[in-house]
Amino acid sequence: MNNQAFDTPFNHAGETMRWDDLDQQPCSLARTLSVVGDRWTLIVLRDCFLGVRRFDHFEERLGITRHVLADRLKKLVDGGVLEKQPYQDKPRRYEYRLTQKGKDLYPVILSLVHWGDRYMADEQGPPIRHRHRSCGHLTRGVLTCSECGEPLQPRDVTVEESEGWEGRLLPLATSNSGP
Amino acid sequence: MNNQAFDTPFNHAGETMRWDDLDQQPCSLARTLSVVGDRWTLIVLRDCFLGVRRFDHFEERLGITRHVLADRLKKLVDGGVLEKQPYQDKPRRYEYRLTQKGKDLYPVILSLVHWGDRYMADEQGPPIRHRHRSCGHLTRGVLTCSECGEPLQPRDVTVEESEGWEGRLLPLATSNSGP
DNA sequence: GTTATTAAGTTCTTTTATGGAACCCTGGTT
DNA sequence: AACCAGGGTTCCATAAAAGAACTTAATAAC
Repeated sequence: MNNQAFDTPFNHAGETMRWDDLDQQPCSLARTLSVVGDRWTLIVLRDCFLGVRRFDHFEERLGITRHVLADRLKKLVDGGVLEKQPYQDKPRRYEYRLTQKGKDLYPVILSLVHWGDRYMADEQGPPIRHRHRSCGHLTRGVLTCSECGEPLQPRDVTVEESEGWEGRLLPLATSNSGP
Repeated sequence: MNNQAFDTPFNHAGETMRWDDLDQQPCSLARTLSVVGDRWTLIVLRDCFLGVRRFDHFEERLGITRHVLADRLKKLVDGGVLEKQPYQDKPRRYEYRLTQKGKDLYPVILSLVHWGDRYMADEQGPPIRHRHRSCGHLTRGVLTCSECGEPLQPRDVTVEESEGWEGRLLPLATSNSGP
């Protein structure tokens, strides 16, 4: 078969990809996942958006091992998503706060939550509801086009390779169509 | 300190959480992650949205081991996100296609991609651009309120516990505020 | 002035998941 | 008969996570 588009698009030489290489991939999704694509990381971020800031609060709420929590917080700080700020001296203690870069992950978190509300809720319904302060209604997030404001459906969006990547990122047969 | 809200909100008895329990958590985000929260799963889904459907195409594009790929595809099928459909007999072969449940993950994928476009791109800029067919413009997704249509900012959204969960899901001090 | 407590980690050992390679099965091609 | 294509499964070595105990620095309680 024609193997052109599947030759070496993302991996370097037919080798399997290492997680450390993820931020080198020519794909924004892979690069994002190199920062937040870990199982625990998004749950830690959920609590950040709920206002949790301290090591022991994360630990108690999440049921995460201290070992892994320390590691994930460090990676989020290294990735610029959280920042450590001292909240007392003697002894010096730090809390973790979302940076702007971190706050900009809000659409990701909210999209995940709303998908879960829709598909994973039990008889009791979703455990948490969101209210939009400015309009006063219970709300869910709708992903809309930045240009025309209409909701974005996968079928309405075509993908194009930027200069320098022509013919190397997208599968051949269905290059321009959604699922 | 007052430990009331941090007592046993998500974990059952102070134990750390197992990944198998994730879909039992009273949190839509955790439940969503029980289906798509794996490192590889979202990358597999990215390719699904680009039109990739077959085992060997996933393998070649992703640089994933066959072992793990088979496992992830099976979990996505079990989770109702993908479905296996025969595309030939003699020998019988199957391809993997997004279900509606899977297609509804589009906002998640697109949000992740746009965050990466913004924060993880190198000098070359984002490798892939999205064009909105109906309006013709290059687009990015904007998360807006389902009720009033305004963009949703974390600070504008308050969270409320549904009936039955009062006082058990949210941290105390900052129950109603964003980050 | 020992002993305990709080907050934030680190270190250790055991279990689980992943990476890497080889092998299996069905049917068609050379 | 040997080889290829497509879609897996089995096996073993290594990497990551769970689980528990130990560390540090300061404050509070007996």
